[in-house]
Amino acid sequence: MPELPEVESVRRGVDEWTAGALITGAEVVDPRILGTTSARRVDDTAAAAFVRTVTGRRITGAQRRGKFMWLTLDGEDGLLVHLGMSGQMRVHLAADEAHRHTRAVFRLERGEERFDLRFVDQRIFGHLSVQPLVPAHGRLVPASAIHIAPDPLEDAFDINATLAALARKRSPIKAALLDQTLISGVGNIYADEALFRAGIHPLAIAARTRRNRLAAVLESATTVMGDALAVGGTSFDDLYVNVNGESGYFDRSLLVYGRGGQECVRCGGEIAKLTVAGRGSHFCPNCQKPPRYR
DNA sequence: CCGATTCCCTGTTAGC
DNA sequence: TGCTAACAGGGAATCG
Repeated sequence: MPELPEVESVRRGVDEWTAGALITGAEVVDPRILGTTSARRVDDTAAAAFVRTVTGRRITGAQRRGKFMWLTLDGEDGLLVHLGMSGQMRVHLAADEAHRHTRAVFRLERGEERFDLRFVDQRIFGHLSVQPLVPAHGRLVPASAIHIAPDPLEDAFDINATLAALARKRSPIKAALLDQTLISGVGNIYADEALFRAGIHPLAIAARTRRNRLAAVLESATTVMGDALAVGGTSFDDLYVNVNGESGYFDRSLLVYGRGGQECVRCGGEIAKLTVAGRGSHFCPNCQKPPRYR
C-alpha cells in the first residue's frame, strides 16, 4: 500500500520519464478511476472529456505532497494521481502487453522517444483527475489536495505546528498519525513502525501524551519513511512497484507491521494486533505500554 | 465541531 | 474439495 516512500519512489521515476513530454493521446479503460471515492459513477462522457483535457498538453514535471502526486500540465493545471492502495504508474512501450488491471493509458512523446504511461490499479481505490493548481502551505497543489498538510520530507513541514496540531487531538495517536490534514504521507505501515520505534501505544490519546513523546513519534515517522525511501519503499503484498516494475526492499526492515503473533525484535514478547481507526494496528504490548489515565 | 463509522473495490485466504 | 465469508486499507461522506 503506497505511502510516502512508495509514492515518492514512483514520483521520481515518473518525473524522469515524463518531464518535458507531450501527451499525444490518452485512453480511459475503466472510467471508475476518474471518480472520487464518493462519486464512482462516471460515464463515458466524463472519460471523453478527460481525454480531451489532457491530450496536447506538455508535462512539466511530477510533484508530490504526502500520498498525493500530480503531473504539472503546461505549468498551469495538475493531473492528480492518487495510488490509493494498489495503484501503479508504469512506463511501457506501446507494443508491450497491457497489464490486466490497466485503467488508463497516456501516450507520450519526448524528442524521439514514444512510450506509454499506464495507470494500473487492481482495487480501484486510486483515482485520476485534472484540476487547477492552487496555493496551499507555500506551494501550488491540485485543488482537491488543498486540505492536505505538508509531509515530513518537504520544506514547508513545520515540526512545532505539527506537534501543536497533534496535541489538540483527543483521538488515539494512531488515528491522528493517519489524519492527512495533520501530517501527510504516513499510512498504516509507517504509523505502526513509528509508534513501535518511539515506544508509544497506538491507543495513547494524542492530547494526553507528553510533548517530548509526540516529538519522538514524529522523529521516528520521519526517520523510518526516509530509511524506507532509501531502499525503494515497502512491497509488502506485491501490489506496490515503481515505474519500472521494481519492488522495494523495506519489507524486511519492518519491525511490527504484519508481524502479529511473532516475536518482538526488541524484547522477545509477542507482537499483538488490534483495530484502531478501522485499521489493523500491530504493536508490542511490552515495549509500548498501554496508557494509564486518571 | 469532532470523533467514529461506513462505503467504495478486488484478490487472497481462512474456515466450515 | 468447494464455496462463502472475512480481510486488506486511503480517503471522503455520513452518522451520532
